[in-house]
Parts: sequence; C-alpha cells; structure tokens
Amino acid sequence: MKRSRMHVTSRDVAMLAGVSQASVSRAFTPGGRVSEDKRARILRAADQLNYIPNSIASSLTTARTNTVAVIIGDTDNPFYVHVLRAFMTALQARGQQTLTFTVEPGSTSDAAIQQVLRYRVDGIILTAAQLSTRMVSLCHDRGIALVLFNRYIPGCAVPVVRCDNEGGGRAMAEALYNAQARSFAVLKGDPLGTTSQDRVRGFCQTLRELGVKAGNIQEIEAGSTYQGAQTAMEKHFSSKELPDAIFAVNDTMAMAAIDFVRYDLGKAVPDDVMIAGFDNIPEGDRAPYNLTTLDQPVRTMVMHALVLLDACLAADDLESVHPEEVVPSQLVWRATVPREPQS
Amino acid sequence: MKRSRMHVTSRDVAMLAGVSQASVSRAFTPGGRVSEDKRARILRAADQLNYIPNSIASSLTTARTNTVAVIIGDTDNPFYVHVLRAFMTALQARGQQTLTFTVEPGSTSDAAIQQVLRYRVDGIILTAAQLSTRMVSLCHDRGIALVLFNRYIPGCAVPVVRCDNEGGGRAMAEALYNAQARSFAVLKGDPLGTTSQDRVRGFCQTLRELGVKAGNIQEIEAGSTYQGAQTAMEKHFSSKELPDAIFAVNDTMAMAAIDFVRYDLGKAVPDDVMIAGFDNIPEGDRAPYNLTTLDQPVRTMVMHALVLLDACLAADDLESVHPEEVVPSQLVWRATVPREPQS
DNA sequence: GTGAAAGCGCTAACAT
DNA sequence: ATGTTAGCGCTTTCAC
Repeated sequence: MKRSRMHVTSRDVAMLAGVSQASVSRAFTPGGRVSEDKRARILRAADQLNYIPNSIASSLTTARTNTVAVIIGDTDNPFYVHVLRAFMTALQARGQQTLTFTVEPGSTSDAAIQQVLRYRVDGIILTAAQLSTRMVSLCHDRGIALVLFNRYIPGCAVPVVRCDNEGGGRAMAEALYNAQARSFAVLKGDPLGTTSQDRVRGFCQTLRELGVKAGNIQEIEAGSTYQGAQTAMEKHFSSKELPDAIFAVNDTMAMAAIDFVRYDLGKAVPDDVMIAGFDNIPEGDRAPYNLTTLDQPVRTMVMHALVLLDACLAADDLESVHPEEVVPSQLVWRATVPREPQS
Repeated sequence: MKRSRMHVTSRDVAMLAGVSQASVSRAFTPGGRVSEDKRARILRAADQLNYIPNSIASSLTTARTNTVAVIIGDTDNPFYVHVLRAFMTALQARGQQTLTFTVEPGSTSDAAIQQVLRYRVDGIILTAAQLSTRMVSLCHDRGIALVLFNRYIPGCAVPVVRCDNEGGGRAMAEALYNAQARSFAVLKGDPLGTTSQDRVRGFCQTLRELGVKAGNIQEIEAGSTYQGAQTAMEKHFSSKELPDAIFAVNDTMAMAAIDFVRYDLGKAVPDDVMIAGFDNIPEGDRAPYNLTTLDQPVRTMVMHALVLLDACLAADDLESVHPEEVVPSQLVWRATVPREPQS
C-alpha cells in the first residue's frame, strides 16, 4: 500500500476494461461519444481501481482549470467574510474550485495575482483590496477574466459589480436629516478604498445640499475596523460633545461607535446620538445593536459577478467586456435612528 | 493583443535568450544550476515577454501542486472563520495555495474531498465538518496528507490537532462551581461533532464529581449557531426559571444567551445568571459581552496542523504518521462569571 | 464509435 | 553548467 496504487491513470482503467485510453477519457467527459455499454464497463473498471481523473493533466490540454481565485482584503470585516462565503458556495454549486487569497490591508494584491496567474485560474475576483493597473493589464493580456467586487479602478475599464455606495450615502444623509439631526460625524474607512470614499462623498454632499454647514460635518479617519472605530471615537469624543448623528461607513464600525457611546460615555442610542451603518451584516440585527443601516444585496451582487465572469470567459476578445453593474442599496430601518421626526 | 501573447512558454523565453528550454526551467527553479549571467539573461528575456511559469505543467511532472485544501464546515461560527483565515495566512506565507471548500452543516465532506482529489492537492485540512472513514482511506491510499482540525474520527488513525475540549469543559465546570453556581444549563452544539460532545462531557462529568445532582444539570440542544442558541433559550427559559449558570459550547451561542437574558428576560449577567463560552473569539471581548470563556490557541493549533501536514508529506509511508496533538485551552476570566466567590 | 498518435508546458534524468 | 531526450496524464484531431 505504498506508492503502488497511488497513481491509477486512465491507462490502467483502459487496460482493465479492455478499451483504449482515449475511450476512458471520453467516458469521463460529459459529452463524450462512447457507446453506453462501453461507458458502463469503463466506469465499473474505474470504480474498481478507485480511479479519479487528474484535473491537472486535463487542464494542461484544455487550458481551463475550472478554478476561480477570490482575493479578499478585509477579512476583519464580517461583511466580506459573508461575501467570501457567498462566492465559495456559488462557485462550488457550479462545480468550480475556489482558490482563496487574503491580502494584508494596505498592501496591494499584486503579489497574490502574480501567484494566482501561475496556476492558470480561469478568473479572478477581487474584493476589498487594492490593485495596480499594471496587474490589470497583465491579466488582460493573458485572457484571464478579472472582476472587481464593490470596488473600481478609476480610469480603468475592468468589469465591476458594486453597490451604489454613493446613493446609499445620500439616502442615509436624508434619513438622518429627516430624523432632525443637524450636526454629523462620519466614520471613514480605508482611505484608498473607493467604497468608503463614495459613501462618504454621497453622504456629505447631500448634507451640504440640505443646507448643513461644513462646520457641522466632521469627517473622521477610522480605519474601517472595530478597533479603528473604537480608538477614533475615543480620540474625538472622550471629552468633546457628540454630534446629533454618526454615520459609519460600515456596520462593524457602527457597532464600535454604539458600544463606545454606551459603555464608555454612558449615553444612549438613539436618544443622545443616532448611529447608522452600511452593509447590513446579520450581527447588526441582534438585540444589543438593532442597527439602522443600508443593505447590500450580497447574493445578487455575487450572482452578477459570476455572470460577468462567464461573459469574460466566453468572449475570446476581452476588450469587448467591461460593463459596470451597479446594484442599489436599501435603507433598513431599525432602532438606532428614530423613524418618525422627533419633535 | 488577442490569443497571440497569451501563451508565452518557457520555449519562447529560451528562444529569445538564446538558450535551451531546460535552462529556462532551471533559471526559475530555486536550486537550479545555471550560471549567474545566463540566469540574468533568461530573467530579462522572461520579463520582456511577460512570461509566467505554468504551475499546472510543472505539477504534472513533479506530482506536487503546492496546494492545500481547507474544508470548513461551520462558516457561521466566527471562530472557524478565524481558523480559516489563520490557515490562509500561514499557507500563503509558506508559498502554498489554499483551495477552500465549505460544507453544508449536516452533510458530510465526502463530495468536497472527491472533488479536491481530482486537483491533486498536496494535503487536506478538515475543520468543523463530518467525514466518512471511506474518504479517509481514499486519501490514505493516494498518499494525500489529511489532517483533522479540532475534530477526530473515533477508531480511525488520522493525524489530528485539537484543543483539549474535555479539559476545557472540566475547567469551566470548576470555575462555575467555585463561583457558587449550583444549578446549570449546557447549550450543546452539533450533536455529531466531537468538539461539542467532548466539552459537554468534561463539563457534566466534573459537575457530577463535584456533587451536583443530574437534576440540576440541564442539557439543551442548541444547534451551535447564534440563532440556534437564541431559539433554544426562548424555548427553555421564556417561562421557566434560569439556572445559576449557563455554559455554552461556543462563544457565539454564549453571546446569544447573554442577549436573550438581557433583552428578552430583562435580567442581568452575571447577577441573575452566569454565562460562559468557549473559543475566545475577539467579538466576545467587546464591551457589551465581556465574556468569560476558554481560549483556544488558534495560531498554535494551525501551526501544529501544518507541521503535521509536512510530516505526512515527507513520510513516503503514510502509515507511520498519525499522532494526535492536543493543545490545552485556557480560562479567560472576564465579566460574565464573578471572579471571587460570591458569598 | 473507436483507436492511434500527437501534443499541452514543464521537470528530470542523461549525456556532454 | 548546459543541451538533449523522455515522459507526467490527459484531450483531441485524425483515420478507420
């Protein structure tokens, strides 16, 4: 039981079944043209030998690995963990493999992409991570499908699926303003991420349009994590007064803000300060938080991303495919922002 | 720029550099015996052509893919998400690829393994998922390293890294008893998972040894998720009285219990009921929870798992490798169990 | 339908 | 140190 049975090949199966090796290959190919009885005989022999086709070998000839790389930046954010899970599940259901990569926040995913390219993945999905335009063209040149998730590279035509982040920011600005908030703080995320940028822009612009003075909108760098938001809150509001409303660019940060307000400041949400997030992670729906937020339809977005991926795969000229799929977010009213006007 | 530049092979590089194809291969192999000037020339040519070695092709000859599959069952439990991340990070640092699979809770990972075997991964790590002994022998026969993480198959010699779950349960029983608890409830997890079983066993046995009557130990099936624990709490304690202490088999369930006690029952933790968890996920350390729990040293366990994996890879006779690495858990005192005896 | 034969892009002897 | 040669296990023409 050492290295003997370890390498059962299609040739072995062919031998046992008394057919040619090519027929074995055909028997294992969905559309393979083999007579039914022969196929049955082959499958029986294969089963007997515990034969498992070698995908590596077939990839070499077909130039398809049936593998998709998912590169994920922010694994600290539960939202992106949900995204990763959604991709894995969907990919598995389609019979594809998932090659997963994490990228340190701050660093670019260039190294990961380089690595991934060696393995000749069919496509790459990039989530919450930076990417140089050089890598984009590298993928492009090799005909590897690249889809950006909730993220785009300005001035670069890459297929993108994203939430209407700016629109979400706008909606939240209106909601908070209608709830009678007049002074605001924004907890910003990754400064380099378009996701955070867009949400902040939509939020602040709308506020200004509603007549809020710039002095009443406080933009705070908060690093996009729970920890980051916590220390940012500490730094800005330990002694200074709270604004009427705080908009955190993602739910995790909003939860940190709520915890800080309650447990460090001893104040109440939303009575002393309204707090809202973005993403609608399941955790935000739990009793202690009951967070008002903007829902990102993860499943829909993932589905769109895979459709785009397939489009790239099918098109033999990648030039032709680079749409931008923008999905709306939806306001989820819960308890951290009063629904009806207060006064 | 269509399919022309798409397939740059080592042969193309060899041509441009004016060397043999084999030399190109050597230039890209860490220990390859090429003269420095030749290597430089080759690398320059490669760079010029945007050559990226094809790992698929090399895998075919070396019979090594440099890829490890990580199969993860419970993606709902943040703990296992942390585990997955730890594996991805460690594997990446070692220059290995991570092929990730999720397995629906309840179903076995047999299908995933079958799938993975086609891709000739070097090893498989199985986390929080069921596995049939048939698959174990399948992997074994093909010489594929299989390591179980925090989970074992009774009567089956597979390399395992796990926490001392039973010991953790024991420690928690003592801690709760010393905190003067005399009636208990246990929120159990996956009935098929050895992890939950062991923790429960250690906990209950120790309680009995301490003189607690069986009637004062309530075992509750709670399905291992936040939701599961929530509905279990609802079912058992909406009208009936709370015990002195609740031990949840993981932190997520403990958090659900705390939330229920506070927000549905309007009672206090630990004043009305002590609550403890297991895993020590970062979320349990946040202000609203401040959860007393047992720490599982994830990084250490992951490291051990990879060492075991390497041992299997190195041994050309897998028979010789099947140790069981048991790592102790450590009690983390926080606020949900009073530290000093109460009275 | 089926077999023979020619690769896919690389590594690993084997010569030199 | 370098080139030549023979595969790795499969898919895919191409005859028959």
